[in-house]
Amino acid sequence: MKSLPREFYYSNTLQLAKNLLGMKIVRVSNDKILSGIISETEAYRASDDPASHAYKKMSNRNKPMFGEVGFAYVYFTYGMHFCFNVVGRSKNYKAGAVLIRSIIPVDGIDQMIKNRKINDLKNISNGPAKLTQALKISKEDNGVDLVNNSKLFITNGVTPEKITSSPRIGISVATEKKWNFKMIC
DNA sequence: GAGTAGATACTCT
DNA sequence: GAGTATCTACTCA
Repeated sequence: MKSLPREFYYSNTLQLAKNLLGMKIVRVSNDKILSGIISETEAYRASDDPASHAYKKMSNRNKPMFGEVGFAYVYFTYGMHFCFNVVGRSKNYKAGAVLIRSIIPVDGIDQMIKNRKINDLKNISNGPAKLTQALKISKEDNGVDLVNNSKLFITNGVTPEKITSSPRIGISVATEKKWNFKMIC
């Protein structure tokens, strides 16, 4: 199992959001492997995207979005939830990241059920905050490199049969941009 | 199955 | 001090 090369993330953020569909997130926790296929993503860009954290200027929080591609951007929201993003953009952009909204559990499902403290397999990782819980991703993982990393990385998974796009969820601006991508397999 | 309220703590103004 | 890229549990049907 090999993590995707850095070049993979040097891509238009919208294209990257689609390319990430079907890829596999691998998390190693306590010598146990947790993994899942990415089934839903959202693209967030820089000054051309009012819904993005990087729309205004760099701050301590959104710093990873401006940094090297292939790094993780984990942020905290609603007082109790983390969301997991992958930094990626073409070279002429200042910032950009892809929010992972949903994964399909593959390995370590037992462990994920323990992490989530629920028994319903369908609800184990079908939301941004759910998958971070299931994979034990927290602010500790903010700014880590996903390319040179044996504990948290992304690798090849399946090829999506079909990709659909729709407006992003839970935002109040730039809703005309259909930058939410779902995989149908 | 669909819709609503409440919890919660971090970040920026 | 206000807003937040959400989830769960509860209600009603």
